[in-house]
Amino acid sequence: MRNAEFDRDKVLRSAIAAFMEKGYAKTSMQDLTKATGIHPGSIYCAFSNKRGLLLAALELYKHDSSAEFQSFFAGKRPVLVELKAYLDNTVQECISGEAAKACLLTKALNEMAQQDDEVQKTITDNLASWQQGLADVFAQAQVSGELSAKRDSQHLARFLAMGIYGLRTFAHTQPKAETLQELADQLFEDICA
Amino acid sequence: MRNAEFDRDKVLRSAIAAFMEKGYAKTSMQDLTKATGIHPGSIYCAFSNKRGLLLAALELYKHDSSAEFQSFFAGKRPVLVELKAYLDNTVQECISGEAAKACLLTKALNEMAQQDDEVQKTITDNLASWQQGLADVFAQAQVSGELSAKRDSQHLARFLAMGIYGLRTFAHTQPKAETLQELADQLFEDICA
DNA sequence: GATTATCTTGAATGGACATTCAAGAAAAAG
DNA sequence: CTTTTTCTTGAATGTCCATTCAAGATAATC
Repeated sequence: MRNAEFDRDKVLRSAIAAFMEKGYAKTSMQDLTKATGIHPGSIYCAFSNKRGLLLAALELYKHDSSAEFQSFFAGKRPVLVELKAYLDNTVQECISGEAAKACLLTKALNEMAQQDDEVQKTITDNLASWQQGLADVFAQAQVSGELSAKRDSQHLARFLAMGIYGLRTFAHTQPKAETLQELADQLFEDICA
Repeated sequence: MRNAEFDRDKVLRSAIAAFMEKGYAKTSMQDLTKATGIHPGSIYCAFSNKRGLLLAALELYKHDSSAEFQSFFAGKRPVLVELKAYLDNTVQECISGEAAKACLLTKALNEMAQQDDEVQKTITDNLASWQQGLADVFAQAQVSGELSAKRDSQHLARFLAMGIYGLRTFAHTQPKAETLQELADQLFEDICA
């Protein structure tokens, strides 16, 4: 018997980084072997195939980004202040690093749309629950009186989700910190004012 | 001697459709042969290679979408009315057809970012001139008094560009006409009010 | 330390792909 | 109608890729 094995989450996070840099199709198993440090056989043993690795990576990504989301909206400050910090962080993500201008979800969604139903469903489900998280934030802000209740919280969440998707794509065209921050600020203002 | 040849633009438009449906990497030469109706040899003769075909396709796409843009802003109606019609048309693009929820530019940009400098530059140049077109529209609206001059026309154009990018990605997650139209209307309102 | 069960390795496999090219087809010129 | 020139064809080529698997390595158990 034997129980030692590679660290599954570590491998998956390396895979996520590789997929985000090159996209799914262009990331070869050789790239993945290099990135994760484990060999083809082990990958196939653990995840069935390349697609299985992507699905597992999406699962972990969901977990990680959900935890990150929670940490931003821990309720220690006024909700709108937390939201502003969340947006500022998104801007930083767009600037820093050469790779991660899109999150894995939006990047993979753009690539796989109308190609692989299961992958697409996994991604859209993740994005839907993220959007619902935003809606909850707005609802909370409306209850606490920080935010006018004139606009529906679901509506606000959709608009912000759209804005963040757009910000990520925009970052590919003009990755200038000042410009992106200005856009994020405008978005915040349009939603909260 | 001989002069008969395939219709270059027709071939390129078929290639555009194929690239938009599957993405660049996943569109094989076999797919392109089927889509365009011409054989590998002819493609290589005319465009050097698959990448050359993409570059030529981007060139034609620029021409076509620029012409479409001009037709929307012909100056026959108040600028803001024309802008509204343009946005409504974008919403329709997002709904209709299974393929074209992203334009070729944003789709290819998401796929090729940090991969191929020349392709990326071609795309970002195209998008920059589109954005400048939007800025001109806003400037015009401000001169005619239709639009408040409080916000810089360049700033407004950046914000609208971001919104349209976001709308296209959002359409992948929830391709519902009503929702998309609502988002587009909100975008229009935030910019023009 | 020997045995057993499991995990890891990486070369081997078969298929799919972009690209090439020689043979064939078609138009113009004589 | 024949020749010449150019274009088109699609099978052949070599490369790269995802996937497999048998041999080797490693840990637990006796």
